[in-house]
Amino acid sequence: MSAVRTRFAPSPTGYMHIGGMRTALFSWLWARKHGGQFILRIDDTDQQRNREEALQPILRAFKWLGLNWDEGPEIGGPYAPYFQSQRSDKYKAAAARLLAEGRAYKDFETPEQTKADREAAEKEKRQYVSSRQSLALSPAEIADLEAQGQPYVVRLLVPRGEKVSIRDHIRGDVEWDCNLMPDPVIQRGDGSALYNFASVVDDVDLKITHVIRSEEHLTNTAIQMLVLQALGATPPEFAHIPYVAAPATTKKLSKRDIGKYRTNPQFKKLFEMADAVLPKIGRQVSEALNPVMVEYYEVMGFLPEAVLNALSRLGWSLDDKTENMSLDFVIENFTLDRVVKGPAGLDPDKLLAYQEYWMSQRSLDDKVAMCLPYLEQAHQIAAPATPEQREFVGRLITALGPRLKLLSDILGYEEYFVADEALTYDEKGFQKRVRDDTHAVPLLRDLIPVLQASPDFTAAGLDREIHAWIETKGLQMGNLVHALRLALTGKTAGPGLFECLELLGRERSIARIERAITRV
RNA sequence: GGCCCCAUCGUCUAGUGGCCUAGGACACAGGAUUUUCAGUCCUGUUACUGGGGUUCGAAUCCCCAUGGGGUCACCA
Repeated sequence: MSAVRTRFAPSPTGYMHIGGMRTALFSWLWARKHGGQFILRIDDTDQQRNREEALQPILRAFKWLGLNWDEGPEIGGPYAPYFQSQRSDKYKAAAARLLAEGRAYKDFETPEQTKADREAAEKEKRQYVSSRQSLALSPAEIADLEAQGQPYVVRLLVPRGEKVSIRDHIRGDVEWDCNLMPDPVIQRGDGSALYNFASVVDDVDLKITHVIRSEEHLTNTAIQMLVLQALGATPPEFAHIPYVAAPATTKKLSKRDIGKYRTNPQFKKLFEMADAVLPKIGRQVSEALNPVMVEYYEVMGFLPEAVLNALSRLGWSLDDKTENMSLDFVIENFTLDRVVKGPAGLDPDKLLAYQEYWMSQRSLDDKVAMCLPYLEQAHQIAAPATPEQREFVGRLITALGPRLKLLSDILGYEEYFVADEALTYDEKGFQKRVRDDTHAVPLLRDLIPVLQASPDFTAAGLDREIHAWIETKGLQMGNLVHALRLALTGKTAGPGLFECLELLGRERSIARIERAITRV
């Protein structure tokens, strides 16, 4: 068999759909696994919009995830052009050939007539098929009509009485009865090609061996097979993978339903996280940025390998236990026969779990490099960061440990970046742990000289000294911890207390304790 | 409505006639560790849509029903 060639053919819609990304991933995996080529072809026959601009987010999503393409936009290739809008001559030639061979015909019926026929059939509960009245026209009559400028479309002549079938890698054998199919239009009145035609012509032209796409195209495949047959081309192999559903549903994930997703119990979490983070970097959840889009995950600070892992496991599994998989591992092990048949709901919780795992696999340097842009965008650190700031962020991230799940989580720790006088407090916590706790203020006051005297202001050293000190007072750490944390960070939770002290350093720690005492 | 596809825990899934009183992961609940949170460890709850067949034996094969979904354009 010739080299495997797969393709993904997005329309430039201005954003990359996360479900579409999963489909693209499977297609990409198949090509990579077999050492073949993955092609990006742009289905932009439906112009109107600014193509270049609408395409960028899609390419960006591929680049972010590291899914490179061998032929397509920006890089070209031996079968260029890769934009359908630039291939219309090929579709016209193919249609003309079909016409000449009598496998297609010019249909002069008006759209109104066709529509009326269709409605009548529907009313009578009878299957609509094309009337084929134009087929009865003599060559002279046709020439006449054309001379008059009578508009027509080109329809493929469906071989009535036959059946079309495919052997799908995922669905198995699927068959359709041609008697139930209207003759599909392959060329519009204005001479442009329709998707079902252009797509097939291109697949043949680009020597695509495997069409791996979403199952909503399954029904289209009947028409495409007929086109393939008419063209006398060898059909590619097909694999119709299930679509990606909205969390906990079986409904296709769609950007149109974004309003509804806000209240979806599982999706809700993603919206809330974004609401907390995005405004800090000057953005917000909207039509232009939401969890249906790949860009959302990038902006929120998910790791590509986490998203890739989640997408790989959505509708595919290796076995009964392997969960965490690198892209290379998936390439090695991906097979179409292990793709599940039913639609799979995107599970934000599971995504977050993968994210935690992959975050734990990243080096500190990586994390610092990836977190800094967030701090800079949120103006918590002025760009570019100084070496001292980088070093500090590194220490913070180390102290945070697994608390840092998303890269943007770093924005939840602004207490380490604000001036001591600008620190804000969790008022409920402050009331309970500092004002209402009779031990709190005296202990904090007494602690100051201890901190001043501490020889090395490190977490380990402070741990020893403060523990010993609290014991001499006949008290326990529990009496001090909460009040001290509130005083230092303004919060009730966070990294280990001694890590907090070390991070802030002697002077700032003492300043903050003094400030807390005065605000009681 | 026609055609087509699909159907195992809340979710993602394992399961291709006996290994299944159905396995894993996430989520959830409880416990342990701990100065908080996070993490980690242990434990637990929870599923084969229903009905008929076939078979010694069915989550697995067949049929029907039900449910869900996709698609029916001079959209892609």
